[in-house]
Formats: sequence, structure tokens, C-alpha cells
Amino acid sequence: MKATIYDVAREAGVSIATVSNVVNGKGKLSKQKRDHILKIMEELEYRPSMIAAALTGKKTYTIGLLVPDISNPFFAEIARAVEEQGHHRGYSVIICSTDNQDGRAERYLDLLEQKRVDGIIIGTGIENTEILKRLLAKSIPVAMIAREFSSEPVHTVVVDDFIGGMHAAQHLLELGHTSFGILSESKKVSSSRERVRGLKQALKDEGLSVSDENLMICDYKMEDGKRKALELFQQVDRPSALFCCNDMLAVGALQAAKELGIQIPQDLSIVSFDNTILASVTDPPLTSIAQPMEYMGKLVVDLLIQELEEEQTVKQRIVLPPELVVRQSTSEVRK
Amino acid sequence: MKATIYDVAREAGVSIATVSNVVNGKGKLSKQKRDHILKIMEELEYRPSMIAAALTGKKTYTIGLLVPDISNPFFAEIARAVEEQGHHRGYSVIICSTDNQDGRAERYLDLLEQKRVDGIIIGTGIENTEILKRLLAKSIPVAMIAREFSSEPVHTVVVDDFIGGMHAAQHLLELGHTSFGILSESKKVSSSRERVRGLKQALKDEGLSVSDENLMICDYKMEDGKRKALELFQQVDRPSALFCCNDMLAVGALQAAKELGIQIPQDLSIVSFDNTILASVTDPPLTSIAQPMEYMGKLVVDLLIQELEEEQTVKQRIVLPPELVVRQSTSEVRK
DNA sequence: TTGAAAGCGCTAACAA
DNA sequence: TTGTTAGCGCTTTCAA
Repeated sequence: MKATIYDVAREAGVSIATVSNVVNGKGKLSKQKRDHILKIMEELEYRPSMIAAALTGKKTYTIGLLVPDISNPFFAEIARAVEEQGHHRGYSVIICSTDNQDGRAERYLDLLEQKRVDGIIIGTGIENTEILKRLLAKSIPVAMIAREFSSEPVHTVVVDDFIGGMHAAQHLLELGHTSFGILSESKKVSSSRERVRGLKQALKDEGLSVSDENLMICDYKMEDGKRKALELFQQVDRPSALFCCNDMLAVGALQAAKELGIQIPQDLSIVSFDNTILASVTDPPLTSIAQPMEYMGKLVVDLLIQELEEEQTVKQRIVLPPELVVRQSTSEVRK
Repeated sequence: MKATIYDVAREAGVSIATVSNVVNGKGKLSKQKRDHILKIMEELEYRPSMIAAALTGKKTYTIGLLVPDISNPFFAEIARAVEEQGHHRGYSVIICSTDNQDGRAERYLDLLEQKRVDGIIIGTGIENTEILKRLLAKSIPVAMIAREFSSEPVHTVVVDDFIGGMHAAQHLLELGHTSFGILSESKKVSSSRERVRGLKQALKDEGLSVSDENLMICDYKMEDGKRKALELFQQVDRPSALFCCNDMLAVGALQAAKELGIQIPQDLSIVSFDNTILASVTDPPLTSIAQPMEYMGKLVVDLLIQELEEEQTVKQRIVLPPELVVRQSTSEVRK
């Protein structure tokens, strides 16, 4: 059976309080006695139960991470950064892939609450704002990453999606494009919404626009990007430039283009968003708006831990600048 | 403050035992009383503490997943499958990226033990077998995925790496190649070792071999694959075919080739392993030996849960067949 | 069918 | 400096 604090105490001839003290580095006791107890713990392979500790009021040192899909490279990189910084600060992370479904998110949130996690990082869109409001009302620390929730103050780390969308537009405009298509995620995903808004705004500034039939709403899956891209490409007036709200969709578009014999970038320029590993390895490599994923992950964790350790109440909203990375999926428009 | 079982009991005018029963669907009590209690729980937003439940002997319904790097697409897909099936069966998963460092793995293992996880899935190479032996000795359920640990019986789900290596060799041999290079991970990674062994065996069967200077040992990072590939490509007798132990390394090799102006597959054929999303989007797309990641993830979880719920002792070792997926990174050798 | 009470492994007063 | 003791929120006999 597993050794408990009682076993150690008995074996060492001290009280459990003393053992507890050496485990937590508290109290003053002779180095000799401490070493002795340490030795006993070693012998008994004693592993203090964080479960029991948590029950007495300590934290669980566990946080939850909600993302649409951990196998999506963007969220995989975010997760890695969160895990890294969490671990560094003494917290473990439980992953929760929501598939962008409110139902799943809600169930996961409930579960995390039951597991008494110390905080939750949300990187997934949640349509029903009630869910988030209820969560916040519970006074369990929450921080958002790569997603916004504007109707309530929450710690947030995002890239300026609107500016990112504008960057994409400006790049395409400089290349002479005048007709545009968009592969976006559902409007409930705040980041995609902003990106599209930024793109449209920049176009509008030049007296241009995107027609409704050229704006395709997709799932966040590659396959759906491909499907919707096929649809888009087969319309009568195919645009000369395509903006994809993330690399996954862009990869789908790339595949659709290949299937239809559309040459990238000669026949069609593509700008994507995120700049994950995918953007650098595709054929051709994708021009993409980069998000500093690693840094963002580190920041949310710090924000969250700051809140739950220092109970500070000023909610921060950190907005990082996106960066255009030009590769080979964009070129001057063919006259 | 959070509602406890006492609050519910008091409010409902029953004992905590009764509340406990309705939470767990045990005991027989009138539908009326049950509904009443359910209603109170709703009102109080009662969320039973799994921490407290775990302390009384119940499980934590949490498992740990050790992988080298969750941001690596292969492990991201494995993680997604593990999370999915875990969630389906009622378990949460804590991710642990070890960077292939024994030290990190050991610390994570200790932590998971303290958190009293119900079981651990290991998908990372651990050099020091003592660590694993100690873990197994503790009678905490363990299952391996995509990695082997042969000196002790453990539940294991792997692809037949040896056969996979042979497949790669056979494909290259059929294309007429006679000189080979290898980008492998460290020998401590059992899967890579077996893949290389399979490749070499198949070559040997044809009277061929790989010279030592053509076998490069890499980190599991893309950058290192590139670095080692550059080294390899700049040798006097550049091989006409390259086998990469995983997609990440192959992507690195692709980049090295591009940098040196080596055409793939005209100047060099590349076969990689894993068939992650990367293989399908690179330029050119990679011929790769596929592992059924999703299925493997589901299987380990089932194996692990079977062990920890039914305390069955016969350790299973499930070996799945790898599958050659031909894309455009391989072609007939140029005479 | 329901309740009282012991106990899970630990922390944190409070005493000694 | 060290020990005693009362919880933390739940499950689980055992009685009623």
C-alpha cells in the first residue's frame, strides 16, 4: 500500500505535523531531524497526496486548457507553450478539445470545476455567452487566448486580428489584386470575424469589397476548407486573391486548387493566417500573417497564475502585433 | 462560497448519505425525493468535488500522457485520440512533454503520482529503464504507445516498425536505388531503432547496406533534421535515396535539399515515416509509412482503462501493420 | 429507504 | 521546536 504521512511519522518517531512541515519546508526544526525524516520518506517512497492537500484548502495546481482541437498545429503549439510555462510555474494542464461545440465546452467546463482546477485558459470560441458569464460568476480564474470575450472583463491575450486582416489586404492590394475571396470560420469565432473585418476595411478604404458569394464560412477542418474552396473556385467569376482565416483552411484551398489545376500563385494568390508549421512546408509555402504563439502561451499562463495567486482584479487585455510573412503563395495579379 | 454536500443535505432536509446516493445514482429512494434533491442541487449550483471523492477511495478519473512534444503533429494527433477516447470513457488527460529528456520524464512521473492519476500512457522514449521499472513496481497502471519497453511486461500499442522500415526499403529498391542515407532519432528511441533495423535488413537481403557516415542521428526537431541533412548532402558520395524516421525530420531534409538546389525526387528520393498531416502538405508531398494514429490512441486508452478498472493482469501487446503511402517524394533512380 | 458516524491523507491553528 | 486535534467534502458501512 502507498505510504501516508502517518507511516512516515510513525517510522520517524515524530508527529504528522512535523512531517508536513518538512514536506512544505515550513517551521523550524533541526537539520538533523529534518534529514532523518527525509531519509524515511525516501525509504518508504512517500509521495505526498496532492489530492488530500487540495482538500484542506491548498490548490490543485492544475489548470484546464480549452481549445477547438489539440491536433490542429496552431493549438498544438499554443498547448505546448501553455504546458511549458505552466510546468515551469508548478501547474499541470488538462487538455480539452471542444471541436468548437458549445455543448462540449460546457461539459468540459463542468468537469474542470468538479476537478477543482485552479484556473482555466480558453482558446476556443463559445457562442452562447451565458456559458462564459456563468463561469466568470463562479469566481474561478479564467484567461482567454487567441479568442475574445468582450462583454465581460477577462484576462486576454490576442494578436490584433483586425490589423492582421488589414495587413493581408494591403499585401494583396500592393500586388494589384482587385477581386477577393475569403475562407472564414464561423462568425462566432471572434478572431476570424475580426480578421475578415480588417480585410474588408482595408479594401473598402480603396473602394473595393468582397461579394457575399465569395465569402465562404467553413468548419475549422482542412477538409471543409477544401470543400468550400472548390465551391468558390467553380463560380463564374473566380477571384484572383484568396484570404484564409487560418493555415488549415489555406491548406484545404491549396488542395482544391491543385485538384482543379489552378496554379498558385500564378492563377490565384493566397494569404493565410497563423503561420504555423504548415505554412512553411506546403507547396508552395504560404504567405501568412504570423501570431507569436509561444509568447502568447507564456503570457496567458502568467496572467492566469497572477490572478489566482495574487487575487488581483484588474483584468488585462494584451494585444500583440501580427506580422506578415511573405512566402510563395502570393504574386502580382495577372492582367 | 461553493456549495457542499452538507448545504444540499440541509436545504433538502435529508442526510448527506442520501445526497451522495442521488449523486451516484445508488440506493433506492422515491422518485419524488430524488427529484427534490436534484432541484436543490440545481439551485445551489452544487458541483460534487471529485477531489474529495478521490480521497475516499474513488478514482481521480485523470490519466497522464507523456510524449516528447505535444506540438509535434504526430504526438498532437495521438494526444487528440487519447483525449477523445479518455473523455468518452470518463477520464481527463494531463499532457506532459518530455523533450525526450529522462529528467523531465522522471519529474513528470513523480508529479503524476502525487496527483494520484489513475494511469499513465507513455509515448516517449526513456533511456534509463530503471525509471520505468520503478514506475511499474508501484502498481500504477501504465500503457505504452508508439514506444516499446521490452524488458518488462506492459500494455503496448505499436505499429510494426521493423516491417515499416522494410516497406520503405522495398519501395526504394523497386525504384532502383542502391545508395541510401538515413536520418534517424537517437537509438534510445525504440521505434526509430526498429525502423532503421528493418530498412537495413531489407537492404541486406539484397546484398546492400548503409555506410556509417550516411546514418545521421538527429534530435526530434525539424531544425536538427535540416542540419544533419545538410551535412549528409554535402558528402562526396551523396546517396540517391533517403529514409527519414519521421515526418519532422523529412521536412528538415526537404528544406536542406531546397537550400542546396537538390531536386526532390529527381535528384533524391525521400521516404519518411508516420504520415502525419505534414506529409500531405509538403512540397513535394512525402511518400511516407503510415501509422494509424487515431486508432492507436483509442486502443491504448482502452487497454489502460481495462487494466485499471478490471485489474486484469495479462499485459497485451498490440502490433498494428504500417502502410506505405506513395506520394511524390520518391521516383526511379536516375542513371 | 434513510441516517449517523468513521475515515480517506493532509493542513493549520493552538497547545505544550 | 513539536504534538494534538479539528476539519476539508466526500463515500461507505452499519443501524435504525
